[in-house]
Amino acid sequence: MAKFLTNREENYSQWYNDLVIKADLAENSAVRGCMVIKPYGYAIWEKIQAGLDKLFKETGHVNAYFPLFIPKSFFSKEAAHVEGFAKECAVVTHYRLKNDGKGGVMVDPESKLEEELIIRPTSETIIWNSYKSWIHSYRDLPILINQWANVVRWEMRTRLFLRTAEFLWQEGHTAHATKEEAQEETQKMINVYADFAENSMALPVIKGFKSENERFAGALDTYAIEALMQDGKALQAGTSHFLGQNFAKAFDVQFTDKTGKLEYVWATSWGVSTRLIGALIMAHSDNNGLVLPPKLAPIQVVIIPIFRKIEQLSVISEVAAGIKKDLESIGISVKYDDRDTNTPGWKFADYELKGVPVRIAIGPRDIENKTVEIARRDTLKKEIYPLEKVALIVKDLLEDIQKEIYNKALKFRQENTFYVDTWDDFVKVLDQPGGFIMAHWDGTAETEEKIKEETKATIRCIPFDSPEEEGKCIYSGKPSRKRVLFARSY
RNA sequence: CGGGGUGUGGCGCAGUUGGUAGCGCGCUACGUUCGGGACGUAGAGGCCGCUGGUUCAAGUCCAGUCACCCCGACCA
Repeated sequence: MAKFLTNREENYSQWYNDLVIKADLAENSAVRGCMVIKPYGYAIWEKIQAGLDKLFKETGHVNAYFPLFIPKSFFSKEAAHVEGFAKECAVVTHYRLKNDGKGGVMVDPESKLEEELIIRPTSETIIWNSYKSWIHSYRDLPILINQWANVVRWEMRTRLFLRTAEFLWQEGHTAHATKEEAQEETQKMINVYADFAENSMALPVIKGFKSENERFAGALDTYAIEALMQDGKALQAGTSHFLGQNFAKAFDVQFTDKTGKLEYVWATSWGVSTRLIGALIMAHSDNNGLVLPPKLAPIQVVIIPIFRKIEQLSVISEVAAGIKKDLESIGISVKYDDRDTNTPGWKFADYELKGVPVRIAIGPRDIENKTVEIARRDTLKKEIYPLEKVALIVKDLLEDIQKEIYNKALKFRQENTFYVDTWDDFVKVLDQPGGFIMAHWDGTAETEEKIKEETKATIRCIPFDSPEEEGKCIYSGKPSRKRVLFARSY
């Protein structure tokens, strides 16, 4: 575990402040748990957005936008859904302030809303309220909509990136004519998330079903991708829900099928959030700072000139400009940092902190020899290459870094996944190395609950690819057919 | 909401039995530097979280209050 993720060393705090700061309105407890994402951190989010959005479009989805406020009455239509979110909602009750006569302002009691508005914790209700008027015939289906938005969940305890009171996310909400089609969509989207996590974020994930206890409020089935962080805890990185006809029934969304029969619509929803930035940080960082997979790095290559005199700089700049142009022409993002306000050593450290995958240093020596020094962030190794080969080398290097970061994370997960058959081992492994535990479970919610009470470990998912295997429940000793994934989680 | 901890320049912290605030980093200026977070000199920057009390005197003692952090309940 990178030390700067677990304590407040100088570097940690500088790096952290560079990426994100907490809202510093110390007087106002209402912004507790919210975050300010500074430009570099937000650039990472933009890369995530772009990558996902492309995949959504490729799978036939379109973007739309629905209101931030949800009338209270909408929210109470689906019983399990209310139950799940009731305890964490921010509510708007008034719409105006007035002078309090003491130089301050107060809420104008005259402005009380007839019906309170809930700030969306998720948008199923307001979206299905719209779908009601959009869907009448099988010809109106399917509806495959995604929304990029912010949501608010008034959590009791927050943790930057992993659980903030307000967070940015995307939520897909689809409507289908048949159960099979909706189930297929649910599966399709968890696959999209897994692809993105593994191929773009270099984050190996385990796909699986959520147990009943962990299911989304209002869903018949929840699929999730689970990733292992460097501190041995699990992180739920994305979910896809099969909602059945629950929301269609709650909002009375019926359509006439091909045979003229009236049917309720089948639904799915799925989402990932700014938590993915947290996942990236917690999964790949080392003691020198962030390590970003090239596909998500806002800056993929930084060029740093080493010079004493202005004349030297101008020669270097010419070479750097050529490299930059070459790299950009093959789609690589490059920053040339020719500031004379910081030393090269300072810049090296700074870009390492920011996780920039490849660094090119050019000094007078290189100019003389027609070479450059190329360093990679993941291993911190550096080598001298001839100038004319730079574009080729860098292109390969970025691909290799992407692969190696993934391999490293995968190796870490493999080394920290334990197949356990006794309760003693289960408890020991949880405490000692932590990590993922594959163990048998009798399938009951009571057992899951008891395991959670005694160890704080929960069933992260029932992996899709967990093989059939005779066994006995780790806790109750009752028969079991499959191992499930246990871990302590965020 | 329960348990623990912390509030002192931008950041990280020290501050003894109460005597009127300091260190490192950062910041500004100038000079020398520049192939792994350079160095020197000179500066700027503080309602010691807030309120009240004790005292000749409070960063320090007392009471209250607010905020933040960690652990639990809740959760993407």
